[in-house]
Amino acid sequence: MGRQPCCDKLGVKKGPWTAEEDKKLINFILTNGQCCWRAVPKLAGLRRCGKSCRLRWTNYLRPDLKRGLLSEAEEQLVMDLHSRLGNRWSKIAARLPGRTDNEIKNHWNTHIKKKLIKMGIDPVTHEPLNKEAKAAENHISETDGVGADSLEDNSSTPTENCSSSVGSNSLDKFCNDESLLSSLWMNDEPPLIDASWDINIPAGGETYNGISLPSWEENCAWLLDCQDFGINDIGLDCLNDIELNTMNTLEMGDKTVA
DNA sequence: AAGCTGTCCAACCGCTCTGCA
DNA sequence: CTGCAGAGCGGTTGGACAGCT
Repeated sequence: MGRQPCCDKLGVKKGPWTAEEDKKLINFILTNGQCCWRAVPKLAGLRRCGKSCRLRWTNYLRPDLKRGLLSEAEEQLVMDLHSRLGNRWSKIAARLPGRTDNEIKNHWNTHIKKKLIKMGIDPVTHEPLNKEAKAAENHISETDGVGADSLEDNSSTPTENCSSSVGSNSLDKFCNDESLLSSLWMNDEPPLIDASWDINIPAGGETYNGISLPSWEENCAWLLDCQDFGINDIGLDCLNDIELNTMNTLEMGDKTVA
């Protein structure tokens, strides 16, 4: 089809981001907000394609990101959501505060998948593996017409697999938590997780469906890294002394814990 | 110490979706 | 309705690192 490349390949840098590039991107977005990504590299003085900038921001630089391994509760949530949504990582991520689709996808492929296989559960169908082997023969003639699109409809996803056929595994307890699930599926919209970027998270942290949300200070821990290249340089004058002191305190606290 | 192997994760690629003229 | 541009998504890759022999 002769599709145009997303960006001019000439002069566009690829590979790992440098601190300097991060600084430019953070500075630009904090100053101007997220606008048209295609224009960002030019305006921010970056030799990157807009796509790359968006990815870097959403997966790594966003201040509302939680870093580190997924907790047990988050893992369980991912398993359940995956059983319902399949590989719709962005939809899954939307229900996990501070997590990105990329992060969840990576975690799924490296940890959860293996865990499920070890538990004797097919990570794709969430069916028990031995049962799956039997069912496979029967399904071969039926799978036509059961495309991935049908997953969009929750009623036809392997949702039921979670609460019925995988009854004895560790998902069961989670899947039977009706209050949790009902709150997850009350409406089709993700539960205000994206809105956390609007800095409405109360100080001191909170819990969301049993998963602890990072406090704004925690979310801002990443900003401490910015001190490496001078916090004022990247347009963070908006952070007052109190907030900076809080972050310093938290940092010290983290060090003592670690 | 050196080489090999496996794991992890940031980043890229290409396709699809969405909004607009 | 159609075509285009931009944004978003999911699959995949490749380099860094850790653990083992």
